[in-house]
Amino acid sequence: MTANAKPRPAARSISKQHLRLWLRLLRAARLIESELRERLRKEFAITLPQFDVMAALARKDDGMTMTELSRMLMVSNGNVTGIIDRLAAEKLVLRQAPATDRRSFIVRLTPKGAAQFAVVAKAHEGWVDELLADFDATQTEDLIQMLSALSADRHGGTQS
Amino acid sequence: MTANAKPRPAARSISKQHLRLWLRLLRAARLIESELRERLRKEFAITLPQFDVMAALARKDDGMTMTELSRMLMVSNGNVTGIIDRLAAEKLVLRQAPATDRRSFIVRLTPKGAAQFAVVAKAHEGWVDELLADFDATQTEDLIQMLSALSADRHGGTQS
DNA sequence: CGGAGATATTTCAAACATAAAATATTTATG
DNA sequence: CATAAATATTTTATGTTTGAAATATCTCCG
Repeated sequence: MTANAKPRPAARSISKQHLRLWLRLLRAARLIESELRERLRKEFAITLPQFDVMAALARKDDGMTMTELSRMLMVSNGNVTGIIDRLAAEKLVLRQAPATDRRSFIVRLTPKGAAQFAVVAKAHEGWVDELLADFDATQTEDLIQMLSALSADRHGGTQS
Repeated sequence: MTANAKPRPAARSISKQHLRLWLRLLRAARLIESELRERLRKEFAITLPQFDVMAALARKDDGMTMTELSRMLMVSNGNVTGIIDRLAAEKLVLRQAPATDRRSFIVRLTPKGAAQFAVVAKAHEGWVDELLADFDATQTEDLIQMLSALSADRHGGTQS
């Protein structure tokens, strides 16, 4: 130990900074999420999880299995069951039994579901554009790049 | 309309870019949140919302009312009731009736709660530091700055 | 073929979350 | 003082959400 063995601010600081960043990130995400949730409910009488599922299905014409959905949306397996149940009750999605694997279902949007999603998605995109209006193209691209680094390298990780 | 009236890519692009940014942001937040949730549960048998409440209370020696808590954590009023109920059942927080206003409660950490939080918070900070290790001090500061812009200007907004 | 382990989904209990209604208390106004 | 409006919290109903256990099916190895 030297005379100036005072704990170096830099060493402590990065961890505190990371903590602040996490709190900002969480706050930003919650802010946007709750705003979107409220608008979806008021304007289209649909819940955010239901919208998320429909958005995932809209990108895949061949449909997705329950497990694929749960992984893409990062929600638990059991959770997807209930959301699909409710969407299916409204005839917005349907479950198809693939011939090859009787354990799984292929979930698809119905024509009604696809049509409804197209309308909602358009409004949704507008809302997001409005909520993120502070960011110009450059900033947006920068943020996307930085955040990608985060979501990327976790794939071989500690996920359960 | 001119001859080259092709829809300008730039105009469409910014809205799509914003959408991509939002999806990245949400994905990053969910990734970190679920990782922290799992570790809190496994290592300390505490839920993330309970930790969030304790973290808020730990910053305020004078305690907070239910409404202050619900606003700070951006969760509904009724939600806080249940979380506090469970924390109080474990003697981690207590409700005090202020003399001045019998409608409200002051919620505080108990000594037991404060002691337990100190331990958990230390681990929590380490986890966040680890999960955000990809970001150096400069990047972290940049991200904080950019995300602050977002959370800031929404205060007079459409919040319910 | 037969069974062990892996995979896909559902079911279950507990906790979280929201929005709206109900209750209790305070404050403002006449 | 009386009462209407505002504020703080809880209650209620509904809908996620998770993690674990249960069920069904598939795959692989002997």
